[in-house]
Amino acid sequence: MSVTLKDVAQAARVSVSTASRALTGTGLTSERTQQRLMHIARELGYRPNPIARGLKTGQSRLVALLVHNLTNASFQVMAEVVQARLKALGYQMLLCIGGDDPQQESDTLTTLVDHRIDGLIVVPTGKNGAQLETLSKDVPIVCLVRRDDATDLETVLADDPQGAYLGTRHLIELGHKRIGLIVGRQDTTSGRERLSGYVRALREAGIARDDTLVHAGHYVPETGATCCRKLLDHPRPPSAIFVANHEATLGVLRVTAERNIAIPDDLSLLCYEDMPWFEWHRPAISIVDNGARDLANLAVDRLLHRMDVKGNGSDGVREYRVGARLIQRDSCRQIDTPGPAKSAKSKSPSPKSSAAKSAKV
Amino acid sequence: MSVTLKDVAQAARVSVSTASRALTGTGLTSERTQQRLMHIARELGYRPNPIARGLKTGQSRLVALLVHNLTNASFQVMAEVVQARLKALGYQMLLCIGGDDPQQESDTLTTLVDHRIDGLIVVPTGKNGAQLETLSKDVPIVCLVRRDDATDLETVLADDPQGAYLGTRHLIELGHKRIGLIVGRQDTTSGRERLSGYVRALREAGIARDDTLVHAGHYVPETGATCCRKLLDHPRPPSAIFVANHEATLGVLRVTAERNIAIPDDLSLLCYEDMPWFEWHRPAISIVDNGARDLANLAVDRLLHRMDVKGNGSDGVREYRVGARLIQRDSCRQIDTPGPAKSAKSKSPSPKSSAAKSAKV
DNA sequence: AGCGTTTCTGCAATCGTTTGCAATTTATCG
DNA sequence: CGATAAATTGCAAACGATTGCAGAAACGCT
Repeated sequence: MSVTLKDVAQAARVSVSTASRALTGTGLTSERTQQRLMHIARELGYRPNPIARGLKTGQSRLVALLVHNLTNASFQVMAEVVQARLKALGYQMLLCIGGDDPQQESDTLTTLVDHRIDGLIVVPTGKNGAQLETLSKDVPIVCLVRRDDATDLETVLADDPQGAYLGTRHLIELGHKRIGLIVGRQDTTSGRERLSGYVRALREAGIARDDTLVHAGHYVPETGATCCRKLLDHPRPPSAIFVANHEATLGVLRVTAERNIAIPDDLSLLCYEDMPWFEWHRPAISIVDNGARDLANLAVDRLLHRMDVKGNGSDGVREYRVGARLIQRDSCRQIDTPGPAKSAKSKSPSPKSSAAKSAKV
Repeated sequence: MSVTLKDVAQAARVSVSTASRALTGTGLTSERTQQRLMHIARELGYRPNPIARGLKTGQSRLVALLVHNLTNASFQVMAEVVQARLKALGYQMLLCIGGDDPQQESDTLTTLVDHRIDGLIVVPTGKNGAQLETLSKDVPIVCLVRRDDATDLETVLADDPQGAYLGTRHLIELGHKRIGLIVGRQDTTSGRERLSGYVRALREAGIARDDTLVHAGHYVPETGATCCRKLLDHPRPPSAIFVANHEATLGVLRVTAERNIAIPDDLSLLCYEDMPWFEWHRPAISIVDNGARDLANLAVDRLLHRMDVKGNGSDGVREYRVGARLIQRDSCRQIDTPGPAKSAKSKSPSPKSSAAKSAKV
């Protein structure tokens, strides 16, 4: 159907091997024939067949990204970043959706290696450590966002302790002393780490920790709603709530709206992870940005590095942390001074203005 | 490295060809040897190499989905649906992001055919008709959501005229006579079609069309904000706004919040396309659902059909329309009867309750 | 037993590349 | 100019599967 290397070789009256060498630029052909062949190849519209090449070289120029879903905004930007980076290097991204389900993850992993992918970036469920470990013998693997403790794979993580610390400290600096926390399940790393950052900030500020202000649960809107109600019904309710996940934020917003609680006047709200509409919400929602973009970029960097260094040479470093940063918008206010919220000054929440206000760790 | 067909054959003391035939189940081997080989293959952990197979058969078991981005909620669910369906059939999905940019689309398309994908579902930019047409000689292609007028490729479209009609009629039935419309650019099919549905509903109801209530623009939040302001500043402002795109919705929500306009009491709001948080917003936002899930499923169906029928046999049908449906939530109210909004009864907007209320076309 | 069928198996070619090795050409230098 | 080294080139064997063709085995039948 399409034009093959043989066609090119014939047209140029050389052997297939010469053609191959000329076009792949091994430097083993004379300048002249190389030029000539490249010209003819272009003329004929020759495009090498990656499958045939893959069979011989064992490479596919395919890199897979395995994430839990696409509804999570972080995963979206990660997917976009990874795709863009890889494409620029002549790789195609194979995007797989594992649904955070170990069985699916396992299945997908085997198909992927079957397809002889050249690299893999995976957000592990944590239940297939052994398999990942085995696969990493064949294929460079980088873990993203989550660590699989059963492996010692290179892992790119968000700095959750730092992010939660930053956020909590911000609220404390605004004068808040009773800060509610809605956080993920404590059997997940991120859940634990975000809690620890919160605790550290309180301790540093000399504020006694009150566990009745801390609620943990799944990252779903319902959790946010339930926990929010509990916090609001507390005998001494918090003046600020830190929602350590954007899904839960939905529930919190709904409950506060239902009860006519004005943000930030009656209650300050700070969230973790950005969503495109946070900026357009009224009030615009302040967040701790986990740096999805940076995470994805770093993961790609590390993967490319591993793919270069054949034999999967390691650098010793096994874990990378990407700094979180605070993006102040309009949902948190100074609590000492009654009056207009301190940080609610921006009229139009253009990306520019919020970027200017954001503080790098 | 991994175990090959040859290894299996050797272990079973048969030739590679017999092994191949037994394992692919061509029915050309005796029952006994087939069983024996399958057993040995399993024992050895043999997994066929898709690359080698692909070289011979010209197939890759790879199907590509080319969309504009992943921030659009419709594309997210489409990607998830397509991935799930294909995986069940032993295909891998290659997700590509074209950014609605003709150049990128063109590049991506060539790499994809290079990789000998078995099928392609594409949301076309509309600028690469010729190329698509050519490729469709080699690979089954189905267009999704957008039509490329330069081709006569099979296309799965949302029924935008019907959706806009449905939405507008709903508002009219609630007693609205002045209905603002914020719609997409009129050089896009969807922009034109949604406008036409709106117009038809008005005409059927005998309501005079007032073009000062209609604003067209790009599908971005800023457009929504600007158009919304114009509508509100109108000498005879509308009692309802139909926002024909979810991105623009963000802008509208912000402006109404800024001006303290209560929804639905002061203004009814109806949007096009769902977003996960619409249901959690206060008030929950009523929408016209374009049926992203159905669209994706149908596109997969059509693609599979084309992939089965070798030689790309066509059925004559070139265009499929997937019905839109109205999902009533809490953002539109009856306008004649002052008092509580008619359609704002559901306390907790669980998926169940809204599904129960939704009307299929 | 002999013969024709049918069923099963193996040989070998093939898909489009890459690559080790040997053969050929070209350049270099005394 | 001839010998030797260096630069090019071609031959042929891979990579791991599938498949047409022909030979072998098994079967039924007279």
